[in-house]
Amino acid sequence: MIGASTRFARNAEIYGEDDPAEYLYQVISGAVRTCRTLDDGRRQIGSFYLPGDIFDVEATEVHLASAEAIREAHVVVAKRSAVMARAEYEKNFARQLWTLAVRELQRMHEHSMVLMKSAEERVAGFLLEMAGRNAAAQSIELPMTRQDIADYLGLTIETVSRTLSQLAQSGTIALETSRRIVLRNRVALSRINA
Amino acid sequence: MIGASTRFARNAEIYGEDDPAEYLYQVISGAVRTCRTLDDGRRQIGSFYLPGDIFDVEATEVHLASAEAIREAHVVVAKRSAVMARAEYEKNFARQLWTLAVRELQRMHEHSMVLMKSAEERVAGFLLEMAGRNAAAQSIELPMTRQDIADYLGLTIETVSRTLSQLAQSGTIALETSRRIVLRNRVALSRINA
DNA sequence: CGGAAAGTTGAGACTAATCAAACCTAGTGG
DNA sequence: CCACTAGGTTTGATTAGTCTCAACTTTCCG
Repeated sequence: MIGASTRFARNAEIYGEDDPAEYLYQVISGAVRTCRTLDDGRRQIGSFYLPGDIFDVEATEVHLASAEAIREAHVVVAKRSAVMARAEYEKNFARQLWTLAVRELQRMHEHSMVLMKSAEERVAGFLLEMAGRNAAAQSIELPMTRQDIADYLGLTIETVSRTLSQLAQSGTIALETSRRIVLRNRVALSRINA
Repeated sequence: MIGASTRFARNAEIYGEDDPAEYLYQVISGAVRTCRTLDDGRRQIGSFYLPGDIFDVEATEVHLASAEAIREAHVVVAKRSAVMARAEYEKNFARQLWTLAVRELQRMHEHSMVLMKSAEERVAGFLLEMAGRNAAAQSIELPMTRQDIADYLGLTIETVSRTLSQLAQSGTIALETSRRIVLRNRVALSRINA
């Protein structure tokens, strides 16, 4: 990706809702969330982006959600116009962009299924999704707070915390620290996930 | 749109999940829903399409959800390849397609907000969304069953029915018949919608 | 060491789900 | 024309699951 790496402080806004979408982004370090907030403070997190992830590929002319650094993050930025110009004559590049957009759509679709899931199913699904980032590792490092997870899953922090405790209790996972989780039994998690 | 009008019986499948996406569709009469179903029977409806609506514009190579006729429906079908070919040289046509895809993305985004909403907010939002189809009319005709609405909003039919009854009770809406609803107070509905 | 932010745990309240029954409405056939 | 049926809808009583409120613990950092 072209462009210099920009540093964003924890909770800094990378772009805002309704802002024009002029760039593509790639996370170098740290983590990013996209979200929309209601007047009364309720927040819906749309997705999380970890190092390596390219985001805002599927952007419309104006952003439908804002993006924020979950913690200090370095992000590479590329001008949309430049990227599109390159895609114009380099077919393979265009195809890669398309693949990223499709993956994002799939993720959104999958995420929309949480509506009909119980708290336990939502949390199990979340852990599997995060583990899917680097499938080999048996433990995952969560860069986001319980509040972020809760707002992603449509639960409260207490319910997220309790559900994780229960999963640990049953031996399905282990909480090394609150942010580092070992998946002891992925089959069980998948079964819970429905 | 090019292509002949096809008739689909109530509950007939227009395309299935994982099927290759070869066509674009436009509803002529009747109504269509897209959905995904889990093994245990739980169903998530992604969207509803009414007469005039063009759907499957945002499709990926393989369908992420199936589409079914809510009731007898006539649908015009156009080959994707033909549509794309035309978009290739007719810039205005391409722009229209893009607009449709963007609208669909916006709708999905808006729909993802139900996660953090109460039953009342979900139902109010649903009514406003349906009313938005033809903004002028003060009453709306719902082609879908309560079960469809419930599966769209992540509620049960009982909760949907009860919530509608409460809204009628408070004078915000009137239930002419179970399928025909008069919006007596859109401002109140918007306020509820948050 | 002290303070703030994040996370966990518990008790009780409340919302929506579940289970069950009754009610419509449209269509069918005697 | 009316009884009968089936699918859809409404309503009631009870239960289950998640939220709320509150206290406490842990972790992180200056």
